Amino acid sequence: MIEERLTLRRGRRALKSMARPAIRRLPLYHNALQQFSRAGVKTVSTTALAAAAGVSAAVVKRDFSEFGAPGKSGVGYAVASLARGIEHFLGWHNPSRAVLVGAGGLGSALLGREDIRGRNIEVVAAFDVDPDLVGTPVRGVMVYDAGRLVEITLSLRAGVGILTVPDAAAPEAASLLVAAGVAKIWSFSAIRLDVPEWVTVKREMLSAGLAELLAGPAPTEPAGKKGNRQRCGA
Amino acid sequence: MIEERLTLRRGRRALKSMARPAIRRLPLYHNALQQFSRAGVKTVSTTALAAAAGVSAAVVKRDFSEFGAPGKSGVGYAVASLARGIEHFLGWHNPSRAVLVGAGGLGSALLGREDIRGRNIEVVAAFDVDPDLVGTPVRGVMVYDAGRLVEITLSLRAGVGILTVPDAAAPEAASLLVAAGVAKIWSFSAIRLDVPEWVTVKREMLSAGLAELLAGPAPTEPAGKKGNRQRCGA
DNA sequence: TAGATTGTTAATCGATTAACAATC
DNA sequence: TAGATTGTTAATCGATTAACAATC
Repeated sequence: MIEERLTLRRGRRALKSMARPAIRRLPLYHNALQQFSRAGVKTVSTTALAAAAGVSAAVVKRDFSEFGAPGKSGVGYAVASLARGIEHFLGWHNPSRAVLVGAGGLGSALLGREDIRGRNIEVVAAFDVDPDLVGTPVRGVMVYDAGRLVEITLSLRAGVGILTVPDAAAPEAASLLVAAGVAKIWSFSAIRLDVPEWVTVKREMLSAGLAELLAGPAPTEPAGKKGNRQRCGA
Repeated sequence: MIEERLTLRRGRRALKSMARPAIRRLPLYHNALQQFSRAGVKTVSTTALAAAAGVSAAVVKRDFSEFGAPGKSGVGYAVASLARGIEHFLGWHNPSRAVLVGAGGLGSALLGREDIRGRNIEVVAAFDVDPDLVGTPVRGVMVYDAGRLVEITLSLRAGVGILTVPDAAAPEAASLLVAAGVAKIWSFSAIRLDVPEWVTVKREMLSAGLAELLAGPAPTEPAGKKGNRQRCGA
């Protein structure tokens, strides 16, 4: 029991056992912590952080407990060190090497985003079939012909693939990534990719968010039960 | 009891009570159905559809039960009519008018995506602060100066806002949308937006997906318990 | 000390799974 | 009829909430 608790609080490895929803919230907390940091705040309570991040205070407590964040009773958490801890856990100090497959609009936009640049991943090469794109760097990343994907990805030892190709091209692109030994694929195609079990695919389903927003329960008529829903959608 | 069941199966309004996760899966099913349709398949079982969509068969059954999809025992579901039903439920035949706030890389990429073009929403105007973008259409949508957001959004009667501005500009942009009467905001900024309770915000947290992919449990060592996890991440 | 806040525990809620009787 | 598959029900699982004793 005590053993387990201790390992949980130590290295990155043991921490991997965090629940998925909790992991997804870490960037949110980090974001809020940076806001506090910019405002000169040194210490925050779960309540304050929860309000800033837009989640419930109970969830923050539970997540931090699981994370092993060192808080002081009656005081709260040290903003700077907690932010540092999250960065470490998420690997921002030691990003994974990644390749971008599909250097079109979405792919290039992703490379430019603050919450992706210089965080978990470092994009070391991009690939596309469009001859107009090949040979010209996109946001500082060289674009190669898709035919060279396996060769170049192997030589650069990239372990992550960002898949931003049209649906029709996704299965082929995924199998090339797999052939290049890529174990983690961040896919922006809604279609299911058939990959070996040592490969993890994270599907980012943009149309699901839109469906939820438009077909989900409207907050205009919350009179159904007691207590309003949270203001901001999760 | 019977009453409730009946209304559930009727108009779009009553169907709104579907669970969020189920709603998010509908585009997935639609996608798989189209693949079957293209292959000339007229009828599918929950098992086949589940495999194609990359979810469990039990979930498909449950979702369809809730959705009120008309299946035939021993046969399955009619591919074409089920796809039509999902389209209707998600409002693809009668899309909401939307404005795009932030006509940069991500905004323009979203407008170009197949799973957004001509589905739930119809983008009727775009806004940006960059003078280079203002005046030039992006993917067929005119870009106006951000200063005219409220005026133009009101006159076009748009009810949905797509927020693809940098984090720093997001709160201001959101309050302009609210001032223009926009009740549904699809935000690609991770920061919490403070909006009145009649406004729904759907935060699309891209960095959460990346965190999950990289810090989540690796599938390489599934020996922990019995039965492997699903191959493809949700 | 008194006040505030942590971190845990137990209770609730919701979603997924699995099994099966009803149906074509 | 026999085989396949639906649609529902009960069981399981996991995540969120709320309450509170321990701690600074």
